[in-house]
Amino acid sequence: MSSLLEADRPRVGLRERKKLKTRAALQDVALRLFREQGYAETTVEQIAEAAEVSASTFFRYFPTKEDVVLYDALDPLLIEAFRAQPAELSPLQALRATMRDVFGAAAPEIEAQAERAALLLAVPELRMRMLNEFVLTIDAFSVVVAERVGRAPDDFAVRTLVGAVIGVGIAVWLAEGGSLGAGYIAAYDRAFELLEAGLPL
Amino acid sequence: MSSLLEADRPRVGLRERKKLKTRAALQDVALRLFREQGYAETTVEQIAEAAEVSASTFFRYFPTKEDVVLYDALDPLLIEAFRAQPAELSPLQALRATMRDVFGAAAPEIEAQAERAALLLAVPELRMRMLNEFVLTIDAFSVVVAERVGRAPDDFAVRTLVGAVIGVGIAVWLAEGGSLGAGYIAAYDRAFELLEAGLPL
DNA sequence: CCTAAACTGAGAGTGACTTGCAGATGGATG
DNA sequence: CATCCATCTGCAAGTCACTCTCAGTTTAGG
Repeated sequence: MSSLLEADRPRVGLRERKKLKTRAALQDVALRLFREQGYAETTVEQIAEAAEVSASTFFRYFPTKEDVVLYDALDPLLIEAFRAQPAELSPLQALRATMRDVFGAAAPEIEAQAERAALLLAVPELRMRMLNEFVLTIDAFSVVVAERVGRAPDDFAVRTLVGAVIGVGIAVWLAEGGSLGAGYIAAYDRAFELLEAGLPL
Repeated sequence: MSSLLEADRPRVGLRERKKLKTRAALQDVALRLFREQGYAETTVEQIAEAAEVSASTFFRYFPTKEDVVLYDALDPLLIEAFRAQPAELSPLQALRATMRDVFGAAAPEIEAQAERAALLLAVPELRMRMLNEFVLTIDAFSVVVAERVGRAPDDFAVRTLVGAVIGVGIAVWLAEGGSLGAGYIAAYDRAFELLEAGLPL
C-alpha cells in the first residue's frame, strides 16, 4: 500500500548530477562543433577539450563517437503507447494511432532539432545507425503486436505486417528529408491508409 | 597473326585480368581468414599479406574492410528483371514476379555462400551495411515503379509501396537468419499475398 | 621503341577506440 | 570525524582502419 514518502527522495546524489551534467555538456558541445565544422572534421579530442574532460572520459559516456548524436530511446515510448491502444482497433489501426500519439505529442520538440535530423541523414555512418534502430524496432514491435492478436512473436503474418510498417516508416523518413516532425507524422498517416487498402496504384 | 577479327578480343588486356585476379584473391583470402579467426580479429594487413600484396593495395581494390564481404551488385539484376515484367501485371505483382525470377535463378549460388550470409547477419557493422543496401534500393525501385505506372519518382503512393516491399524484404531476411536462399524467396512470395490483401491478421 | 597512363609498395600520419594504472572524490559506515 | 570503498578521472601507450605522398615499375598505344 502506501509507503514512506521520503524513502526514495535523496536518490539523486551530487555524483549522479555531475554525471548527467557532463553527459549533457559533451552532447551539447559535440553537436555545436559538428554544426560548425562538420562531423568528420571534428575529433573526439576536440569535443573532450571543449567540454573540459579528457578524451578517455568521452568514451566512458558514449561508447562511440556516433552515439553522441544518436542518444534517443524512442522505442519504449512507442511500445507503451501501442499497449495503451483500445482493444477494438485492428493491429494496423493500433499502430497508426500509436504513431499519431507519440510523434504528434513529440513533434514540436523533434522539429526543433532540425539540425540533428539533417546530420542523421547526411552523414553516412549516422544514417546507417539510424536505419539500424529502425530495423531493431521490427523485433520489438513483433512481440507486442503478436501478444495483441494472440500469436507467436515469430508468426509470419505478424512479422510481415510489422516489416511493412517499418519499411514504410523508413521510406517516409527518407522522403521527408530525415525529419521526424509534423510533416513526417502526416505523411505516415496517409501511408497507413494505403497499406490497409492493399497498396493500390 | 593479328587479324581484324581479334580487334575487340584483347579488350580484356593483361592488366584487366590481373586486376580481376587480385580482387578475387583478396576476397577469397579475406573470407577464409574471417571464417578461421573472426572478422574483428582479422586485420587488413593479414589479408594483404596472405594475398601477397601491400596493405595500401588492398584499399585500392576495396574502399573499406567491410566491402570485401559486401561486394554484391544485386540491384541492377533486379531492376532489369522488373523492367522485363509483362505490362498487364500490377506493380505489386510485377515486383513479386521479379523477386521470384531473380532469386529463383540465383538461389543455388546464393545458398552456397551460407558462410557469408551468416557473417552478414552476425557482424554488426556488416549487418548495418547490408540494411543500408536494402534501403538504397528504395530509391532505385521507386524510379522504375514510377515509370511503369506513369507517375513521378517521388510520388507518395509509389514510395509507400516500395517502402513496404523493402521493409517486408528486410523482415523476412532477418527471420530467415540472414539467408537469401530458397527459404527466403518462398517466404517473400507469401508475404506479397499478405501485402495485396491489406495485411490481414 | 618510347612516352603517358595506370599500378604498385613503402612509409608516414591521422583519428577512433582500448587497456592498464594511479590518483582524486562522493558516499556510506562505525 | 575518521575511514574505507566504489566509482570516476586523467594519463600513457598501443592497435588498427584508412589516407596521402612519393618513387619505381608495368602496360598500352602510337
